[in-house]
Amino acid sequence: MSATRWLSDDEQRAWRAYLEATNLLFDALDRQMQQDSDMPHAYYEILVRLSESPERSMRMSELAIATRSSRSRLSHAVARLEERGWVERVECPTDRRGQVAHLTDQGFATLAAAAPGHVEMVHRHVVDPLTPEQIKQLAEIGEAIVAGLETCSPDDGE
Amino acid sequence: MSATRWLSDDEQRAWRAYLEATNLLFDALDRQMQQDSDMPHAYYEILVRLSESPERSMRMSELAIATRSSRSRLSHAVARLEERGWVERVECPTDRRGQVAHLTDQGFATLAAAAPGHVEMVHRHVVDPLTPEQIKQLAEIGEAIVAGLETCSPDDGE
DNA sequence: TCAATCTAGTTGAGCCCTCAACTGTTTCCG
DNA sequence: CGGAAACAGTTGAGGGCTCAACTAGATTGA
Repeated sequence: MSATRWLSDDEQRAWRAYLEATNLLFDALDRQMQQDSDMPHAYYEILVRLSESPERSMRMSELAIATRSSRSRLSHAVARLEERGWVERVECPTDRRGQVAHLTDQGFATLAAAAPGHVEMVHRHVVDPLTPEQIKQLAEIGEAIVAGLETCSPDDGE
Repeated sequence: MSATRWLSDDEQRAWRAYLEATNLLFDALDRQMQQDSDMPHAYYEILVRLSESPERSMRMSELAIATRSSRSRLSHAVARLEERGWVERVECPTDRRGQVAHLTDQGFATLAAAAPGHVEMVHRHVVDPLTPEQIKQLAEIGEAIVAGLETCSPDDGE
């Protein structure tokens, strides 16, 4: 138990600006994706990952790690995506416990239709307001924060 | 309808790093706050705003604007906070439609107890991994993004 | 004055997420 | 081999959020 390290004015300012920007931005992204493509932004990310994977398929646990989501969250999400016919679960041939999530053609088409609107949002609300210099800085800042967090994820059973 | 402006490699890298950092960070903050103080991070923000306001009170709509949340969200949130005895609703003397949210002593005590753990998280996962230079950059980036978004909020009836 | 309109805030259904508990499978190792 | 532990994934309850619909008070203007 040690004395609390409070934030300096600069740190406070940065943290609040970051928090505010992120809340506004993520809300806007979610709203856009929900309206235009009837899914939350997190589901879009799942489809993106699958689309970039060989065979458009991934083991559930790999996919959970790739999307930084808990197994439980992913399981619920894939169930929803399967209902819509965008993803299907396939039994894993090498491990009978395992499931492989596979992006269907319909899912791919949905993703392709959703992408332009989403990218446009990112462009308008992130790329455009920032200078190329700031884009670079943002990448480095993000990576530094990820590196500092990497060791403490959630994931149901940990 | 014009051609999609896709993201360059640098822009892609920045966006993904930011997204990943933010998802991890916000999950971690929420988890910490939930475990240590039995509330989501968003509720903590509400208590903070109230604590900084004169009389520890704010009209519901001001509070909604200050916390960047929809009226509906705030209404649900304050209902929860009231159940716990941390906030109370008071009728507004000048407008009979209005409600004033007031942070109770118990709410203030809860906030005071929650603050050190929260600040420590922010320190460890945001301030520590970044250089003072990057803290400054983050503030400017956040502010630029907020400025670009300011004009398009949600808020139930808009 | 009084109806139309706007504003403040609430409500409930439905969706997503978390947490903890659970099933079934594989691995480890004595 | 065979039991314990680890692993893969699912499930359901409970809570927070969004959206649309709603109540009720304030404002506006003919």
